[in-house]
Amino acid sequence: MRARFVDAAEAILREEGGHAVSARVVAEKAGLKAQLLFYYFRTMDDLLRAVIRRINERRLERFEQALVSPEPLRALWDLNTDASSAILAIELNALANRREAIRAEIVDGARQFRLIQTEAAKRLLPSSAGSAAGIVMIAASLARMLANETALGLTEGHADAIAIVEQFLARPESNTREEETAPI
Amino acid sequence: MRARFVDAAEAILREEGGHAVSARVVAEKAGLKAQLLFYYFRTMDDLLRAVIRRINERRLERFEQALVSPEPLRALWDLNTDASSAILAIELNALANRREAIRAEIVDGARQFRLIQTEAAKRLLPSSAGSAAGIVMIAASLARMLANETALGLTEGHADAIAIVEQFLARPESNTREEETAPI
DNA sequence: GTCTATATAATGATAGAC
DNA sequence: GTCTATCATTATATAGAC
Repeated sequence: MRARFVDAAEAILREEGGHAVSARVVAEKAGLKAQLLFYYFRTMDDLLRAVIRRINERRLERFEQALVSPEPLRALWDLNTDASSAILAIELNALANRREAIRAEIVDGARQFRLIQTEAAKRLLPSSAGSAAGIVMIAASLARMLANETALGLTEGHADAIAIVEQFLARPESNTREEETAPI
Repeated sequence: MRARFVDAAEAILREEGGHAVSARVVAEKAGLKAQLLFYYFRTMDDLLRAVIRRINERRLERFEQALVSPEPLRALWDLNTDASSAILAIELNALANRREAIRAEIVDGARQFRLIQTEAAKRLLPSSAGSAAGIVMIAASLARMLANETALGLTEGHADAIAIVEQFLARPESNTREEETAPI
């Protein structure tokens, strides 16, 4: 039952945005009564915290999968530009901006993801290791903006920005497997 | 009177975010009655459209000023990273995501700003003219993310990302005045 | 655990007097 | 133009029966 509410809330967060995640809407999506929601989760903030925890867990799983793919750097770019992931990241950010009670949960998750992506970038791009954190930030911010603007129908400049990323990904170093650059 | 409501609404949008821009809160900030707001603006969407138009106008003015400064490229970066501007850009984006009625106003303004920034980048960076739109997107997206995360207390990677931008701005070409590179 | 009913606050908006 | 009064809707919850 808890899971059904969390599923519904996450779906609405992805499809409609954080502002649409209300008790009645979530309950309707779950096919349950809104009052039941308050039985399983004392407050809406509790529900949102549960949603955020699950989103963060799944993001880490997908990150680990990307790391062991044939082209890890491209896989990480694809993970960040995936429309649903990027829009979810934006919604979480907006949620953190306006709801103090769940801010820590979101910010801590984002910080953790930033740090492990940076560690991975250092290993995958040894010659740019000193700029790894900056490269991760540039890629993450660009990915989110591309997804958000595309959803709004604004695509001016997108092809150009993607071309720069593709150029970066096509470099020899970017296509080196991790075990070749950082053997055990 | 109209201007007082617009002033108040913009201030709340900057300070509290788009979700806080309600009729009662705006009216209180303006020192007027909420019902008067509906006399001057038929709906809240009308008020928001007026706010957006003024924000877009002022953004264009500040852009023109940046162009004639001694270091136009740095001035443009400063304009985009200014905390209030960057957070306002994020709030407008979030607003466009959830309010169909004002989406066009926001998206059209963003598109216009993207295009003129790209034109300026082409002139200021003739050797990278082909990537100007991409460079503008990267700078704009990074600037917004830096401002938003700083507001949330998340600063991991920021110094690193800023170092990459500073390196770019320190290149000889980046410091060439426009009249030297593109004489009349 | 799940139901009906209800409390309380905020929202966008309107009616009609002055 | 500005006021008081009001409405309909939605929000997060809570009380208490079954």
